[in-house]
Amino acid sequence: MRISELSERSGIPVASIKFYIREGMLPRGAATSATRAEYGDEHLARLRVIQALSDVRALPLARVKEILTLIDEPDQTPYATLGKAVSALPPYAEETDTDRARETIERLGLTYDERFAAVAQLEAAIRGIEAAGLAWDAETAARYAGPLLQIAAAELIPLAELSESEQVSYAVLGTAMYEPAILALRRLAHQHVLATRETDDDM
Amino acid sequence: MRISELSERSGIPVASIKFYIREGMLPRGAATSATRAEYGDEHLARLRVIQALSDVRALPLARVKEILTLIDEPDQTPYATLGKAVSALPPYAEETDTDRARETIERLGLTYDERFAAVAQLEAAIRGIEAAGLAWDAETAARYAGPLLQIAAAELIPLAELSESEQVSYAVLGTAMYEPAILALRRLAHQHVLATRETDDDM
DNA sequence: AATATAGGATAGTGAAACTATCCAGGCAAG
DNA sequence: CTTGCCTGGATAGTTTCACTATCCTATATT
Repeated sequence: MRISELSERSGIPVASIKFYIREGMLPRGAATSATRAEYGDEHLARLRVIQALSDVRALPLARVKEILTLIDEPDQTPYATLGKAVSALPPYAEETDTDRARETIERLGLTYDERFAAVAQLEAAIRGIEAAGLAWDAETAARYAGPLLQIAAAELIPLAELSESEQVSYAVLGTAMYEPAILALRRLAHQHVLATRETDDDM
Repeated sequence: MRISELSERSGIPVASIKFYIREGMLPRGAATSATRAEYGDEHLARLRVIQALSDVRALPLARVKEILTLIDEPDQTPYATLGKAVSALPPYAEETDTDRARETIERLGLTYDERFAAVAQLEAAIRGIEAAGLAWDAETAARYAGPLLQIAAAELIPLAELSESEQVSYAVLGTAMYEPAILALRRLAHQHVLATRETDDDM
């Protein structure tokens, strides 16, 4: 297909598609002549991923590009690739001092690895919580850790059936894309609990 | 304290503080003369909340302002206030059609209320997941719902001891500020599970 | 009295993410 | 075969956001 059809099918303006190509986030179409190029389904799929990451996750394009690169050219190990993907996600923090996070992680019996971006992200999250006047103590952390470990373990099970390259792109995109759903479900769960409780009170 | 001290203590430039005041996110100091005003600890606390919401949560200032307004002037009920707070959080979506979300919510046995922003957010999240080529089915949803209901219920317990106005600001800020920690813990849990598994394999 | 700083208003800056214009070369219809 | 519209590619312009900087006047402070 030509660029105009790609634009129609994706709902993204031609000018923006050209912009993504310029930025190196979308490969050029296969040139069929000096002023013509052919685009395929892989371009459409890539465009949808860009939109999902950019619109739903609200990631800056520079981060979207990092994630895309990770899928195209994974790191040595899936573990390392996932680590890099995580660092493309908010909260963006380059703390040097991760004491609070370390304390939490060790108390929970999780693996502490200071190279992993999520450690600095947890540190930033804790500081934000406390800056807002909220509590972060062992009890609070434990409230979250159990259920989240359950989720994480359950998420990794279906991965086993995939090939290694599928695993990587699934893990990278999954880390990024399931998060909004998790947050939405937590918010809905709050509402559900409150609504249920209110009804009980009324009776 | 004067504005320069407020700036020093908060680490925010005077020009930015003036900007926040202009934008109506931070109240003016109490004027003591035509060119002098007095700021208090409440200004410092407010500044820290703004920073947490803006830096850690990466919310646009317009959204930060909405949340701040909600804390200052809560809605009729805590339930309604929380609903408005949720709509200030990403993913920002004004879907009209929330079929996929409704299906998920009902299948999970949660309360469906189309006025609640989290419904549209879940819809946007599901569409993003599928646009990225990932799966969202009953099984997937169920993986998340159980543990998240557990978290939500546990979070609401300590609220009972607070006064109503404290409850509101805690719920509003808590919804926003604990989310980064939850995401960081999920990412760490993934890493932990993978790391543990790898070690097992090595032996 | 001299100097520094505060408060307030207005204007300017820089990054991010597009969006528009331009141009030459093709392809396709008449 | 020529007319006209589309294409790829390059370059420039626009909009929004979140600050920064400059100015000015008044008033503390020394």
